[in-house]
Amino acid sequence: MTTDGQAVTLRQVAAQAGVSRQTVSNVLNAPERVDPATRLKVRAAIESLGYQPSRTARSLATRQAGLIGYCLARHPGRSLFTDPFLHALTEAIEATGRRLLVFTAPEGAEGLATYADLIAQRAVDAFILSDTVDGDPRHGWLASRGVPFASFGRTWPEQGEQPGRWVDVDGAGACAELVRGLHSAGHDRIAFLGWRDPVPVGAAKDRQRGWRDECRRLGLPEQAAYADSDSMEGAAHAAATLLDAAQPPTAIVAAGDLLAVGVISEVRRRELRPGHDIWVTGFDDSLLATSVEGGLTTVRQPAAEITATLVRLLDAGPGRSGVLLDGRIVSRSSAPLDL
Amino acid sequence: MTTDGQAVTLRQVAAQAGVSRQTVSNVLNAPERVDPATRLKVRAAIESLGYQPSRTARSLATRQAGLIGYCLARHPGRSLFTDPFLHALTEAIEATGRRLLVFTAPEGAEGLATYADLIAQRAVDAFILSDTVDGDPRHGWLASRGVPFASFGRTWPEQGEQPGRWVDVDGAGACAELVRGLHSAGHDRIAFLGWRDPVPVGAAKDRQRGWRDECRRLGLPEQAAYADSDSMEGAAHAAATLLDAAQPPTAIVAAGDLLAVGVISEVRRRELRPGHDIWVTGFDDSLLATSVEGGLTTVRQPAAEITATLVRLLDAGPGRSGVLLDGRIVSRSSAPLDL
DNA sequence: CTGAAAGCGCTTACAG
DNA sequence: CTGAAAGCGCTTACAG
Repeated sequence: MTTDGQAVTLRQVAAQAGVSRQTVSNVLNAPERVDPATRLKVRAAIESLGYQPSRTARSLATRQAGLIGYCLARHPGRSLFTDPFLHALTEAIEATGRRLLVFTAPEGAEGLATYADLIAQRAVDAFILSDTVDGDPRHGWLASRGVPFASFGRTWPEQGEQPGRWVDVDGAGACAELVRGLHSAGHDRIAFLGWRDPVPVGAAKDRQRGWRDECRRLGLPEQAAYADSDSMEGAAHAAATLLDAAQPPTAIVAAGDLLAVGVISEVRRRELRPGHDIWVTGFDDSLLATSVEGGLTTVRQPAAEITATLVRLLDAGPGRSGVLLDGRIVSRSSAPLDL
Repeated sequence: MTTDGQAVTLRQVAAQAGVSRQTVSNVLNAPERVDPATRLKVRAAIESLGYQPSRTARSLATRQAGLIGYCLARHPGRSLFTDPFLHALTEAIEATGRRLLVFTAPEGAEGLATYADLIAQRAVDAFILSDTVDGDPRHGWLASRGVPFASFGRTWPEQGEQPGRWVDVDGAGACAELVRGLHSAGHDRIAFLGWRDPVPVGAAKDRQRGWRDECRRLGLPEQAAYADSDSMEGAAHAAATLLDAAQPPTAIVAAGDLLAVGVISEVRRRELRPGHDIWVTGFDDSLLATSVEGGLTTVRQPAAEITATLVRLLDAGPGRSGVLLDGRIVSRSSAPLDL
């Protein structure tokens, strides 16, 4: 734009370069078709005028909004991964020349109306879904309408396959690896600390399943406790019941970082040393993980890889597929694992 | 859209209603101009076809993108307020019929190029700025180009006024109120715990200023300590130096919730009881505040009010103005204040 | 290789 | 109150 706020248009570039408007359009969209000499001439004009095509005009002509829709979760702060995920997603989408439109919507089937509006207004070309829940209605709804989307997270369908394409982190695998690592380090009472089911959160169950299966495989006891809320306090109470047992665990695998920090506080209150007397692990590698003394051993979700995959799936066309990515265990002093 | 993915257009609505296209446009944009009878007829057609105007076509005609740009902070997770803020902002903007486009940009003056692109492409009508830093270059740059924007946060200009319109939370006022409340409750050694300056963060200094001024006014000593990092561990170490003093404080005002939680952990480690032996306060009312046992007394930033103001300022036209909003003290057991 | 034509789906004055 | 006209700023076949 010029300093007076007037936007530069194709027409002005064409005039300055002494060519027609579609020649300018061609150097932008199909440069190989235009003579190198005029190409240079046009590029010079574009440069000198600081021209950039209008997104709206281009969108109208191409019938592509150039925008991907992403619904912000209803409970901000529910997951500490939300923020890094959104950041990585924005960058991944920008890398393909599109941009991210965020919106809010009611939970459940009611929220579908917002998706419908966005589609009807042709405000977005596709959606990225996250914060998926068991039996999430969005996937089937979008798929049946032929709207492109990619999902971070599974819908854990009771039966049949999940509609559309998804990518997720293998929580079960990561927790199993944690158990193996703890066992190799000499632990044989490895407890799990999760959330008490308010809502069915598939990821939480998945993590627990990984822990449980590996304990069974190794012939270890299955001690578990559940926090009443997603809080340090809830986790501390749950950890207390574990530690008060006749045969208390020597390691606790928590389903999330916040829970793990709560466990650590309870461990410390008992004058026990995390990473020595009791080993503690979390999940997410959130800002809390580097916040506790010595750091928290946790599972990092590969944000860049997740979002790059998501963007790739967006353009994969209709169909069903799933990608399971490995979480990476980050060892810190709360559970000094040898990796 | 119809089930086959074909979008409904104005033309189809006009045909079905038996009127011209601009009559349809009129019932949408200037209903008072059209006869009630035909208005009904058109509305019925719109309803039955599930018509919604194309955002792009409308944008091209009105020269309004209908989109507001918002740059995601470079360091996700830096502030626990990011997530609630973004959520509230999205809702506030949607309430005015527009939507939010999020983007990423390099820090500092280099990031201006991204803003310039968005403007040149006419991808957004205006910007919301947050995560402002001392001497933030964006405000002056946008103002000088006549690009509408509103800022959450001040740029703390050394001299002169801040360009454009801003809203901020009165951190100094909230901390002064905290000091008054603690003093009324009988405390006369009220320490401050902040961050050791890595980058100049105006808000942090503002909070400290409020604490300091009020301590002076009340004739209280000014004890302060600083965490080396924004972590519980850093805060715990800083708190230790405070508590090891010959005249240790009986209350600690921390500049953020994460710091406060670190203070609490240090307090507990010393077998002291938060809210009894030592009172502790935080700032942000983040998810951590309800996460520690008994809860953390903290200052809530009024997200809905902030974002509603931001949206209002966006449409206030060029000029300079500032709105300072009060933070609300939320009293919990870490510092059971009488409010 | 280049340009005249048509069109994307709306809105905005402006006649009737 | 209603409709014919022009235009928003691009792109996409399609002649030349």
